[in-house]
Amino acid sequence: MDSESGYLESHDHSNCPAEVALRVMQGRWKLLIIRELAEGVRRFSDLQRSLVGVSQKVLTSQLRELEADGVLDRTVYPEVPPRVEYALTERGQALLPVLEGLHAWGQGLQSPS
Amino acid sequence: MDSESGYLESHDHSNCPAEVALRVMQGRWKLLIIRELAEGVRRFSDLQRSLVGVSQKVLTSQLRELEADGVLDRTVYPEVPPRVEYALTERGQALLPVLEGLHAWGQGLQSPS
DNA sequence: CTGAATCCGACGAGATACTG
DNA sequence: CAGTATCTCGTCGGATTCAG
Repeated sequence: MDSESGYLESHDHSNCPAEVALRVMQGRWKLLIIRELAEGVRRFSDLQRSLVGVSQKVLTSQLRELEADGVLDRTVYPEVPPRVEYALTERGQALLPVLEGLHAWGQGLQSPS
Repeated sequence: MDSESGYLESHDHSNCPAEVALRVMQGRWKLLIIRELAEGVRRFSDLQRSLVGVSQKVLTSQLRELEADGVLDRTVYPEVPPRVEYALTERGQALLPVLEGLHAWGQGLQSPS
C-alpha cells in the first residue's frame, strides 16, 4: 500500500479524500458547530444560542449533514418537551487536529504587509 | 483550560482563521490546481489539460483567487504566443501538509462496513 | 423545544462566443 | 495561448410559517 504521500498520489478527480473532507466542513456554520461540540455536548437550543444569526432550518440541515458524515451523534430523549443532544463522534474528534492545522495556516494569511 | 489550542480559543464567528483557510481551498478545482502545482510549475494550458472538464473562465477565476490569497504566483512572459506560468508560493507549499491531514481524515470516511 | 415546509435572493460554476 | 464577456442554472443560506 502506498499510503505515505496520499494527497499527491491519488490522481482521481472527483473522489479525492481531501476533497471529500473539505466538503464535510463546507457550510456556513459547520466549523462553528464542530467548535462548540469540541467543548462538550450541546442541545439544539444551546447551539442556536451560540451560533448567533443561524436559522433553525439551516442549523438543522447542517447538523443532519454532519451526522450523515459521521462527525457527530444525535441523541433524542423522548420527553416533553423534547430534548435533543449533539456530540462529536470519534471521527469528529479526529477532525480537531486537522482544524488546528487549518487554523495555523489561516493565521499566516493575514499577517503580511 | 489550555490556551495553546488556537482553534478552540478564538470565538470570533466570521473571521476564524480556520474558516479563512477553508474558504481559500473552496472551489470546484482549487485542490486539483494545488495538487498539480505541487508537482511543479505549470502553464495555463497544462492545467486545463490536466483538469479535465474545467472551462477557461472558471480556471482563470480560481487561479486568480488563489493568487490573491497568496497560494500561487502568476508569471507572464511577454512573448508571442503568450506564455503564463503558475507556481506555488512558500505559503502554498505550507498548505500541502495541511492537505495531507485532510486527505488522511477523508480516507477514514469511506472505510466503514 | 425541535424541526419540517415553503419561498426567495445570492453566488458559484458551466457553456459559449469573442479578443490581443 | 491565455484570457474576457455573457448567459444560464443549480445549490446554499436566510426568513417565515406550521407542527409534534
